[in-house]
Amino acid sequence: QAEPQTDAAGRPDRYDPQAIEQKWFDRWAQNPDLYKSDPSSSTRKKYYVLEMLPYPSGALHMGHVRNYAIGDALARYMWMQGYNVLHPMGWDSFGLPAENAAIANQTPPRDWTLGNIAKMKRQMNRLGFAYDWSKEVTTCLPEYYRWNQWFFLKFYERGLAYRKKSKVNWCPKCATVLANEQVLSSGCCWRHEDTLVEQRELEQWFLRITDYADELVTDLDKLQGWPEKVRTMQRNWIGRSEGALVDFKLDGAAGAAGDKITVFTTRIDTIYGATSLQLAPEHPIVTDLIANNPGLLAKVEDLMTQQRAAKESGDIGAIEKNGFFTECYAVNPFTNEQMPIWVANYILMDYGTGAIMSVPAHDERDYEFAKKYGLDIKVVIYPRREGDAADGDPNEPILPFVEDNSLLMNSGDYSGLPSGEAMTKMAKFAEEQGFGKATVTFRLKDWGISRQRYWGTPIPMIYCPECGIVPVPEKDLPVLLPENVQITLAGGSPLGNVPEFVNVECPKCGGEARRETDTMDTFVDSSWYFYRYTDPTLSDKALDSDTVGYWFPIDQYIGGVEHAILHLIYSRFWTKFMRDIGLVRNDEPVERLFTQGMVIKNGAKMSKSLGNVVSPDDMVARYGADSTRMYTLFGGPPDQDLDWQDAGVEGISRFLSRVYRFVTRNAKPDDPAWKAASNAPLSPAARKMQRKLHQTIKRITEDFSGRWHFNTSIAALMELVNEMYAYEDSQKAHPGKPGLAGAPLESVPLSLVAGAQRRLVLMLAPFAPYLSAELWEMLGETSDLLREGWPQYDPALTKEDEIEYAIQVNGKVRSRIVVAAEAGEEQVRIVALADEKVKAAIEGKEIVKVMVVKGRLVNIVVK
RNA sequence: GCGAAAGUGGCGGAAUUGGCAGACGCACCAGACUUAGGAUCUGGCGGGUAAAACCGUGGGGGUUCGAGUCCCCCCUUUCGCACCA
Repeated sequence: QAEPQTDAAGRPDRYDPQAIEQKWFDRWAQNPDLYKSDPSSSTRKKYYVLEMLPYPSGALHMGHVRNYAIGDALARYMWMQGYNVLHPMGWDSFGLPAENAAIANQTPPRDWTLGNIAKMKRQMNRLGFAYDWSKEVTTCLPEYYRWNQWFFLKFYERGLAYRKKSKVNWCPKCATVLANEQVLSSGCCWRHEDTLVEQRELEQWFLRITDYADELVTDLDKLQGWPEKVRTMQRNWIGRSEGALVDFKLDGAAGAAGDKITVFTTRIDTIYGATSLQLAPEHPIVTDLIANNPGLLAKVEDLMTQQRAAKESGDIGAIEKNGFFTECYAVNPFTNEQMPIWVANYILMDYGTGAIMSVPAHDERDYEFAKKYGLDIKVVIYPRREGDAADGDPNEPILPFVEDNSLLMNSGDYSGLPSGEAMTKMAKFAEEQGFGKATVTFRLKDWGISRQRYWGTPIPMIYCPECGIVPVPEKDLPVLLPENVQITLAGGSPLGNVPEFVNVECPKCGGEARRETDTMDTFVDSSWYFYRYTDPTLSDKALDSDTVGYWFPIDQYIGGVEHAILHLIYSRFWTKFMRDIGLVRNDEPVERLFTQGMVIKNGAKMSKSLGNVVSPDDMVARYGADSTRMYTLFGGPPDQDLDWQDAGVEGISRFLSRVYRFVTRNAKPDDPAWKAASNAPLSPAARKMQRKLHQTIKRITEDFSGRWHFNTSIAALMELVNEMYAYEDSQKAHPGKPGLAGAPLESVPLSLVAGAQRRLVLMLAPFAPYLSAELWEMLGETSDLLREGWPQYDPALTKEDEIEYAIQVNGKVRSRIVVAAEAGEEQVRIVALADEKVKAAIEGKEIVKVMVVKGRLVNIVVK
């Protein structure tokens, strides 16, 4: 490549992103407060824009770049709109990869993690993201995680943290607990591919998120700024289901085994149609029921295995229904009929009560099961035809008939009632008689937060042989994570092997006690980090309520849809808890949520194994940060997946070159005409450019106001620049026959060009911060670009000269014509007419009325 | 199986409300400037035709003067959920 030439003013005539970006990178590095938000005492309107914080794996990937490019563009735009913007960044820095790296490289997790953070922070700065680094939060540091511990104590105080036995994945060869992602799809250990992972029961800590299940569902309706998709996913996940609990007394010999089986049903109205009970294989009463029948034990085991296999393959919906009769009976409290008790593989222990009443006539699954095993089928609901009398002859239903709001038959006193009414009355009756009640069940389970890991927040609890479970007193926080811990695969939690950590004085009695050696799930860290951003330096409290009150709720949260369920439900739960202990005043943390699409290549997710990873560093080195981040916005709408194409980045780079060249050539801030107002009449080309300018401002402003289709924003900028080139070309002696680099503008009002360039650079600022800073300076501006106001447009100048009209003949719109008219002009001239028949119909006729429709269309009425 | 979103040139994608389909970019072609071009500028670029006509937004119907857009049926893809009682 030839050396860049310089123009008359000594400026390089070629866009050199590396030189420009280095210059501004160095300059910005001088000022750490560049993007600092004003304090919460500010009288300006606040805007809190947040991107999901990364796990410091060691390097940013393109998905990060896209996520942060979206947030950064928005933050910069809101700055220019005059808002007091909070735009922070931090590190979700506890977690398993640090331990794996520690084992692989013999580096302590802390060193590895902090080293990665330094690397990634450098990358972010190189990409020019405008973060307020004075608000940085690093979750693996005691200044942060001590508040995780403090929150845990608050949960414990209120009975919302409790211990119970729960299953974990256990590899017998590693002799340790495995995370779900360490279990292969074959059900084997990731390190020992021949070793089946076992399920072991361990005592674990849980947070009672189910106490908030109802509110978490109801408040979804408030989240109008969230994608409907995410709200639906959360609704499904929480799985609220209204129904009733009904006790069935055990009958005869089985009565000795216990006294009743409680079932959960959403269709208590069908209880007269129940013909058997079905139990989950894991239901505790099963062993009692078959105590006299040891041969059945193997069958139970069998059903359990089938169910587990189906669950693991993720295909439980397709499991072949199997079961067996326990030879015991229970009594239907409504009919007093004897009901055989079965065990079936399609009944789940962890939903409802693990027992159901089987109503084959009115449930597809029960129907299928009953058909297979020849169980009784009793119809109690008949569809009512349109026009049937309430007590008229109902129709024989096609089974299974699962609809409600139908006529209830063969149901004792309830016969003739519609389902809804029967449900209420039956539940009420059951409650009066003491064998049942209306209830609400959730699919959501309590949040198990214990992890048998080293690199996490120590759970601040102590086990004393005398006093039992004793919380660490608040004054003793933080419980520091010990350093120099040998991380191996053997044994349970690594902290258990650190005597200085484990052995502790009981805070109550002073006797010898043991610390909890489990650490917290990292979802705890990410459930409230965005509150800490408002003031991460506080050392005596987790957060300041007034500061939080100013900034919250988060105006815009941006991240991957993969966090739509867990992270966002935990965060909402945490917020509600914080509200209940008087820490914050908002019910929900996030006002608006945006889920961006993935960055893929050749139709597949970027991954090392596929070898289709595009490294942001490479792209920055080749094209510069501006082009790299701008392409992530230009390649497609941000909410859809982006198919990465290197040539696309090149296109953006070319566009920025065009901008650079135009501004370089035509910036003459020292020329008196530069800032002089001009009333010279505009040439058609100048008019066109001016119109395009105002249209572009309008379009981008509208894109920023919620649609966020930055791909079209950037396309609009390109159109504007193309128009500026066309304008420049029109000024030449021989238009269309340019020289090498186009001639500078001579014979036009310079101020028009100056204004257009100025606004172009302002609009470029959210997308390409480096280049816009460089050009801003070139235009002779000394102000801070971010504090400049966003450009305004003149609506009158956004209208096209060509306006479409439609023709109305005899009161009916018949066709569309295009007429040329200046905006506001009263006379119209027909330019083109699509339909020859219509043309003939109106030709020569007098136009009676011209009518504007939808601002664009005009109906013309002829005589 | 249920639910949601989507299907437009060689490619990524425009068309916010029913109104010129294919903006913008990539790739490609031609020209200009060039010692040179992987730089730059100008023009072309859905199919079809000499040029028109004509045909074109997954397929089939419909509403409308007019449909990528609205309605009905079907196909395909992606995502989410799933014997949830």
